Order: sequence, then C-alpha cells, then structure tokens
Amino acid sequence: MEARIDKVKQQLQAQGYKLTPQREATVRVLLENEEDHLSAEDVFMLVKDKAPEIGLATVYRTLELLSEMHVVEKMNFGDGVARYDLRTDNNKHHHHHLICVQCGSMSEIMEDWLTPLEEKLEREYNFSVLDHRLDFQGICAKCNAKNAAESNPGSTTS
Amino acid sequence: MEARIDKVKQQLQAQGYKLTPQREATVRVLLENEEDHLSAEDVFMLVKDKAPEIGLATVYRTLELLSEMHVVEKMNFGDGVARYDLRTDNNKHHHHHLICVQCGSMSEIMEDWLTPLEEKLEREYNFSVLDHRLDFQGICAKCNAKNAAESNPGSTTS
DNA sequence: GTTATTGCAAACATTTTGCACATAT
DNA sequence: ATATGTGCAAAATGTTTGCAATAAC
Repeated sequence: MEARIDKVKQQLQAQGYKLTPQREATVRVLLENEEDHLSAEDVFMLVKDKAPEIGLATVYRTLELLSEMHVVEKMNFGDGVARYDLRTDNNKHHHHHLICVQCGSMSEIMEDWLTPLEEKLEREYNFSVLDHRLDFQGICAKCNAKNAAESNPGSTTS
Repeated sequence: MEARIDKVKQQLQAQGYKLTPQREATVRVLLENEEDHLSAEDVFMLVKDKAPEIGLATVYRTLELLSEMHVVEKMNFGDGVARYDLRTDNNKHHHHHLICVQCGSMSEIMEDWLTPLEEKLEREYNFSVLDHRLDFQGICAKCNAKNAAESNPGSTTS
C-alpha cells in the first residue's frame, strides 16, 4: 500500500505537483476501495472520515489531476455521475464490466479479450488504440438463478 | 423513412402512447442524422426547425421514452452530455466506436466481434447478455497521417 | 517570496419536475 | 370526460470556477 502511495507521489512530483495530505487521503480511499467504482461524492464522504476539513472541490480537482496522470480512470456508466477507478497498470487494463440490469450489481472480468481486435484496428483501420472500454449489460448469474427458482417454485428449491 | 416512422408509431401505440407531432419531428431528426450521436440539445435545435414551438423538456421526455422502448440508445462518452442513437435493429447492434483523442472525431465499425465473447459469458459466467458496448480511444488514421507528416516534413508532402 | 493548493461559495451546465393548459379518443 | 402530452419556468443534480487564505519549498 505504502509502495503504491509512493509511486503516485513520485509521479506527481515528476510533474511538479505535490502529494498533499488531502491528495494522499484521496488516493488511500481509492486504494482501499479498489473493487468499487466510486463517484466523486462517494470518495468525498470516505475521505471526510480521514480528513474532515476537505472540500468537495478539492476531491474533484484531485480526481481530475489523477485522471490526467492516468493514475485513475474516469468512467461513465450512464447514471449521470462520473466514477473513478484506480488503474493497476498505468497503460494496459484488461478489465471489462458485467452490469446486471436487474439488481444493478457490477462485476469485473479480468481477461484479455481485446488485444487481437486492437491489432486488427491498427492494421486495417490505421487506428492506434490507446485505451478501450467493454461493458456488457444483462442478467447476472445470481438473478438468473433467482428468476429460475421463482418461475418454477419447488423444483430446485430446498 | 415513412416505414420506420410507422414502426415507431406502432411500437408507441402498442404501449398506449401517441406519436404526437413533436415526437414525430424528433424521430425524423434522429432518422435524418443517423450517422451522428446527437445530444438532447442538438436534437432540440434541429427539431425547432420543423416545429419551432417545441420545448426542450419535451425533447428530453421523448428521448427518454424512446430510450425505454429501445428505439434509441442513450450513450455517454464522458463529455458530460448524453447522446442518442437510433437503433437499427431493436435487439442486436454490432457497432463499436473509434474515438480519436486528438481531433475528437468518432467513427463506427459495424463488425460483429462480440458474439463469441457473449457466448463465453453465458457458458462460463452464467451471465445472460442483453446488450454491450465497445469503444476504443486512440489516434485515428487521419491524425496518424498528419502527425507523421509533421514530424517528418518534406518527405511525404507534395 | 514565489508558486501551488485549499475551502468555501457562487456559477455553471445538463437534466428533471410541477403545474396549468392543450390535445386526442 | 378522461388520459396523455405539452410548454414554460423553477428545481435539482453534478461539476467547475473565482477568490482570498494557506501551506510548501
């Protein structure tokens, strides 16, 4: 954990920025919630526990800065809020999203599915891929099971 | 064109909604700009040419309604505005986006690349895919060419 | 001492809502 | 008549900005 904070600190300093206590607290919150896709408001509330005096604007500015530095990825799932994800590797990320339209849950799959497609794009379209995004909307395994049980009660339930 | 309007009309009426002149004008604008990804404001301004008395709220309500009916797809490219796309086929759509981070242009590729992945998700993750989204960010062919010319002036230019 | 950074409040942009009026069956 | 749909203005939402005060080197 400290190692990753240090890395961010170095990246910031390399560009003349400082790792202020507010920024550090923000990065820590992101580290501690790596699984989630936090909105700026989410981050703000969590950071407030560590540093109650922080302002929402600072969180926005920090997230924007980290985003420019490719430390976090700014995403948009269409619910009207930007969400932020710490990037494990600052270049390539092979995680895709499975979004359940029934329960709203979101899980990630970490398989590398797109590299062949990206090579094809380079070759055939002359498009140099820097990043990508792949999301699936559908019904998750849990909801599928629940739906099956409900439509056929007594058959598979205990 | 009229056929597609009629189809929308039928879909609306099937759910007890009406194809009012305002809604029809909105659908026509979407049909006439199928290539673009218009924002609500874009649609509003274009519809105003046909029906100057229309209100922005009506456009929003219409787009929301069409979105619920899967006539249009509501998208978010992270620039803070929702964009709307007429869906050719109300179920499957195999168009993906190439977004150039340099010039901001966006083009579409209509190849079916995801069906094998979706089958894999069904099989291995028990996730029933209803829809997907695949975007690539990078440098488009035009910008790639321009960059090459600029970094090596006189060699390929006339 | 200069420069970056912060918190607050105000500004901003996009989208949604309340409501009285209009329209269609 | 009753339901649905509309335009307008106001509200709500998420995000950005101006500015004086503060902290870091």
